[in-house]
Amino acid sequence: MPSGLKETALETSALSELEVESIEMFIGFFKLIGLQKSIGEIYGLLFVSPRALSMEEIIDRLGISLGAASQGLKVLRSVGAVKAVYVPGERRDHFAADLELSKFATAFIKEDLQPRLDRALKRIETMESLAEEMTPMEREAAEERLEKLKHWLERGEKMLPWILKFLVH
Amino acid sequence: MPSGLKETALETSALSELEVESIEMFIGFFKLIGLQKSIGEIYGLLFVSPRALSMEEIIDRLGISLGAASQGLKVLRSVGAVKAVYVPGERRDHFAADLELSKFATAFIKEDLQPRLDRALKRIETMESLAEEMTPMEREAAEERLEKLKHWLERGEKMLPWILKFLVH
DNA sequence: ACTCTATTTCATTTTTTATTGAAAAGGATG
DNA sequence: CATCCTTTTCAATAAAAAATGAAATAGAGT
Repeated sequence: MPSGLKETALETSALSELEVESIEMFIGFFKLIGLQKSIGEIYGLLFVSPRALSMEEIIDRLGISLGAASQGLKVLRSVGAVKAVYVPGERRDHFAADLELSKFATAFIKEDLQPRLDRALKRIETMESLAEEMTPMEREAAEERLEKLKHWLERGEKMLPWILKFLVH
Repeated sequence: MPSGLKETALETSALSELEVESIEMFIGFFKLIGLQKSIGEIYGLLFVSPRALSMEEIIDRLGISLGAASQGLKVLRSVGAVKAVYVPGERRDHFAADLELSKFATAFIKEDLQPRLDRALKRIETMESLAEEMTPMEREAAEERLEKLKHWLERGEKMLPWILKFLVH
């Protein structure tokens, strides 16, 4: 069998040790920021791949479904972790890992953390006004707590831009 | 639904608006660091409670199961977010939220993030040695990537202690 | 030590989340 | 514009995670 260009058969070529290590590592990182296993697998594979891979190759090597591959790549592109690469003479899209790893963290901070802190701070205002209708004793206790929480959230908000800068260089 | 099938000591009193706000907020925060809804509920309730609550009260007010309450409180105590409080004349344990909110974040960083970064850095060493067996071209590509990742992880490792200090004050 | 009540544990059930794959849509090529 | 190959979508299914509650355990009070 010539190791030729068009190989449509589902010949699942085993993953190398290097690939397995990379995949396992990225599955872990991605889970941490709430992304599923299949997304970690795709990125892990692309990260150590010396060339861009087509979706079919990704499906074949990882043994994941068409849907998972398509959706996973969509997410990865949306956060800038993977880019589509033009390969001359190839009809299919090919995908390569973007090595600017800080992008995930940046996307996570901007899209998850920052908005969550904003919402929490709004919520605290609501809670402060709700606390006004309590008995003086309860009210004081509630206000002390809300104050502490607010202080802490504000501290977090101040920190995020700093972290972003640090990550980007 | 038949009413009054079961008569227990405490009636299910509805949650106040303040309590609902607090609970929703903490459910969100806790999910973020990988803790389940029931844990967020418990902490959210205790956070705005002017006095320590018994496990039965927590179960009753939140409508969660015995098991969830027991396990949730265990986790919350283990990360220092909740403490058992002695209430004179009461046989049951009573629980109060620890207001040092930085504790969660600290626990999360020390128990999840830090070890994860350490493991990843070890893994990269493994990967670097695996890369040595590749063809020169592939090897160079892999090494470039591993170098970048390593650099990024080291940057993260340097940052964590700083964040910890910032959180604690 | 015995009885009760409180708490923990854990096998089962429920709920939530991720994956699959067939069908639909998109798009290049002749 | 018809065909063929690729990619996306999404309802169904599978897998994973969380909650339940009965039984086991712990422990206080008598």
